[in-house]
Amino acid sequence: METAFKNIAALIGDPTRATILWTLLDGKAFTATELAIAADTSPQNMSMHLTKLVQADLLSVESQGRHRYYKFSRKDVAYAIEALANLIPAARNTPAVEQDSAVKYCRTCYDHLAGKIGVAITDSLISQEILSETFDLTTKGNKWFGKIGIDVDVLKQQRRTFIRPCLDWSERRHHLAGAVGAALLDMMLAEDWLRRTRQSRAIVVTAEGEKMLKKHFLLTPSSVHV
Amino acid sequence: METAFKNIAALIGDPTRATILWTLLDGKAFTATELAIAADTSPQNMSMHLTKLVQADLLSVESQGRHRYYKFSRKDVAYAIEALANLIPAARNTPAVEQDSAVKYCRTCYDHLAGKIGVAITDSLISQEILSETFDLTTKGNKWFGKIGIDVDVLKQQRRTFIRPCLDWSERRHHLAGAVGAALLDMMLAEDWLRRTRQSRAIVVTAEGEKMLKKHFLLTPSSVHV
DNA sequence: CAAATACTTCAGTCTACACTTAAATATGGA
DNA sequence: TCCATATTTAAGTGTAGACTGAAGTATTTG
Repeated sequence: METAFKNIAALIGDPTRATILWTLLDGKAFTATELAIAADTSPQNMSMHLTKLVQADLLSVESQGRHRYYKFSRKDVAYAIEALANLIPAARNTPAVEQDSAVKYCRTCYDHLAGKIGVAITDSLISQEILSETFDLTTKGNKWFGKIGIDVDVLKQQRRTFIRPCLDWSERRHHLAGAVGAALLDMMLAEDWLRRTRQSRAIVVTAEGEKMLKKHFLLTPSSVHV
Repeated sequence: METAFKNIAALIGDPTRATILWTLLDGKAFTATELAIAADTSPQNMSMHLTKLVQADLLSVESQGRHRYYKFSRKDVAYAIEALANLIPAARNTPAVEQDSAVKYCRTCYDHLAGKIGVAITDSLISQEILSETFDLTTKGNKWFGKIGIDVDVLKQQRRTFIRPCLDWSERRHHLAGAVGAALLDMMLAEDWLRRTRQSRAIVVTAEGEKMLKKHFLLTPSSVHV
């Protein structure tokens, strides 16, 4: 079993493969070519790496015409990558000028909203007593989610974890994950409060989104630094 | 940030370093020489690897005389390694003769009891309604822990997570972790129900332990296969 | 149907970095 | 004080496996 562990570790340890996994944290499926561009390598090389990851059952492929879409084969993989990302050493001496990209402030973490905005929204949910300190949904919270169009009873039926806290690697604070976290992100994207950007995990807030974030979560633009 | 992730991944990806981390999952501190033996390499080489892991703040060292004790620098590291271990492909076709070592049945996972016995104990706690299905301690459970000599109120004061479920890589089932899980293991070792083995993560059940496991968790030797 | 795109396969090459040999430093014990 | 043990440091070597170039297989498009 120790050998199996070494194999998994070696698989994740290669820089190119690490980049693949990092990119896929987005939660979307990517084609081989997209991943080759993201990892700045040749298609042949990417193909070789993807084959290895699929063989180890870390990724799964789905063919659609001449494209092959790669994604995590199971949630556990995303969780493990998240756990690794949490080991990134905390920013040492914050530079005078904030150099971090938008990703730090607003990005997705597998299938839910992370980054500064994810943490801010989660804080707001707790202070509004929609969530308890222990990440349980309150009676008040049940009603609140219904009002914004998310049927929590349906989410409870799902096999996946209903609510779980996810520790963010940049903010080092918990934010909302699980079925509820994913549903919240889906809603925000569907309602066009947020929009995905093309090649990155960054998310942008629309004008409408800014209004709605203020209304529902009492967030001002400055409080999320977008 | 992506670069930082690659660095972490590369650090964990080397077979020798993976073995170090795997060994340390035990929760104990090891000397450089012990780790060199465990990883089947030279002391010089081990020294080089340990230096890298300490520099990346994955491990911390404590000097005691001419020995240097290495352990995880923070809990997050152990959690990440656990998450990785969960990616080990599930046993495909179980061989006719069970080849797995005792480790599979009874071992520690960072600082709490995992393996078949860890899962069995957790199941028992839930069926006895000491824990709820959602891993919350019940009123009944509060009393129960007091009776076996564990003061849960003291544990609640600790900064670490009070109770958390940990997914076991061999059993693929949740078992008890967090402060309560660690306290339970400590108690069992202190009362000599269980004993650590010399060079491995395996744990053996003493004669006394067998009696007590039966008494408190309704576990028969066959139900834990020890 | 030919041409373009998406992706894979199979050789051969090349280099990062784990490992070795050798020697130095520090602590403990007789 | 001298020797054994624990560990680190330094310099040189060897190789696993990532990458490249060339060619092959699907699929779509015009």
